[in-house]
Amino acid sequence: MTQPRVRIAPSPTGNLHVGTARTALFNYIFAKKNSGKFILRIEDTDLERSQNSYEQNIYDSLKALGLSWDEGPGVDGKYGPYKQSERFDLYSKKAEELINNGHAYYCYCSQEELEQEKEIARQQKSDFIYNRKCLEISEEKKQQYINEGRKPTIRFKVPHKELTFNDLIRNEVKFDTSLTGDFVIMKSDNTPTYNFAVVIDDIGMDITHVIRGEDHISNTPKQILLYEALNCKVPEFAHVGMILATDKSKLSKRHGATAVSEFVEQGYLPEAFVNFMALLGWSPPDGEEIKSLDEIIKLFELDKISHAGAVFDKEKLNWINGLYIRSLPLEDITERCKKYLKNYDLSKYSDEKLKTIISELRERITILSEVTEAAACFFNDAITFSDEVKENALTGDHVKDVLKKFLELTEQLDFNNSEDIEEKFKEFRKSMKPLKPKFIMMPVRATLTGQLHGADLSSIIYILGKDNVVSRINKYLNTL
RNA sequence: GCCCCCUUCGUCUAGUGGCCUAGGACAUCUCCCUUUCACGGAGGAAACAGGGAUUCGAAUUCCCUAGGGGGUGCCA
Repeated sequence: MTQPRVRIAPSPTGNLHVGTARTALFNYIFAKKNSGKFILRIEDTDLERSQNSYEQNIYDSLKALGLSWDEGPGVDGKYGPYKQSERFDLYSKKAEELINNGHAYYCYCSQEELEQEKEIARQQKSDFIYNRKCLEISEEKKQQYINEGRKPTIRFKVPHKELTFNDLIRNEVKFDTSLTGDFVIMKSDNTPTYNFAVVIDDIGMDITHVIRGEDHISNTPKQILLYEALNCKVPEFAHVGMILATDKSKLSKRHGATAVSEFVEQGYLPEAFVNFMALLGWSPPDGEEIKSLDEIIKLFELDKISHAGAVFDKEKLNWINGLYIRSLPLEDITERCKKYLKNYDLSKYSDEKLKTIISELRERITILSEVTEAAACFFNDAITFSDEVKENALTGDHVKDVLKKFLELTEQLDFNNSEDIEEKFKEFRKSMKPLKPKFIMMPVRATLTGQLHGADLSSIIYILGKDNVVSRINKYLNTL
């Protein structure tokens, strides 16, 4: 294959959607795998709905995921500009060209007239197909419309025929183009419609493979017709299944987070997220699901992508994310956790101890933001006890005795040596026999952390240090 | 309505005519590890949408039906 050129073409009418992100991923992988180029194009022809903040979000999210583009906004190439709003001249020029060689024509029908015809079609339960009223309009009539101040659209004259294209994922797909009406390519405000702009840009940017969501299958024949009318080489098409919500419908806002940035914000690691997205519709031939982007690129085959839509399975995402949290270098994870520990006084602990804290907590969180709550007992000195904790850990005659003896033990511990703590604590438990371990550990844990569950107790003691441990125990004893 | 796409455990999927008594992963259940919660380890339950046809033989090929999704815009 000669250097393929692929693109992701989001429109900035919302934050980067996970579906778009996955399509971007597949395009990126395909480009890297075949030493091609991955291009980003912003489709902001809908000036009403496009927003700069969304555009920025698209850039940030793509970068966060590690999907950097070879050409696009901020990375100039010879095919720019890469924002459709900066390419408007081009579209009208091409549209004119189509008019001149008979492939397109001006349409003066008003929106109201069209709406009426659509209504009739609806009532007859048939498809609305534009009736070509303006195809052969008299000069007179035309002049009349112009005098009325009507602004025309430009419609593409759809050639009627059987059209077949070979989808790289689905193989042969057939359409009867007589069923599609002459669609608008230039709106009356002289901006291009989606179907026209994509084709002009994909041609202009030498796009060789169009890899996109299956919601675009029915646009494909229209686009192919345009390529043919323009006398340009039709690219290869590959339509990937969509990402679905748990109820199998299109994943949307009402299902919760849909933007990549929301997931990143919550503490999903970009590496894990990418890994997860790749698994939606694709599976590694060796069955080993946890893979870096580089490994995925090596094994990826476009025609192995599944045809069907895939439910966004958050449980699995959580599992993968937890796995990455536990397996990435501790320094790295510690650094990334800091964002979620902003409200705590981190200077309370040395860097080493902070790492120890994270090494304990990373075992039991699935997303980074959970570290805030999990770390609370190390930073908040005021420990409170819920009824549940009181009932399950701090009730019984043994409690006071255990805590007092534990206090004595703290005098013998080397608080700079976690192993020493672990060792002596073990002996302490033995010395308290026949009292069951549970009745020793739970009062200490509860007093120290206010929790029933959590990190390894001797680690907690080591992390807190002597002063904290002693004061917390005393504080509680004084309330008895 | 019409057009197009899709259909294997709850979920993501492997499977391209015999290797399938359908494999893996997540979730779930049981057990082990263990002072708790996790982590980790072992094991279990769980699916070829339905019906025809082709074939010695079908999850795999063809047809029909059903279900789901998408499109049917001067949105992208």
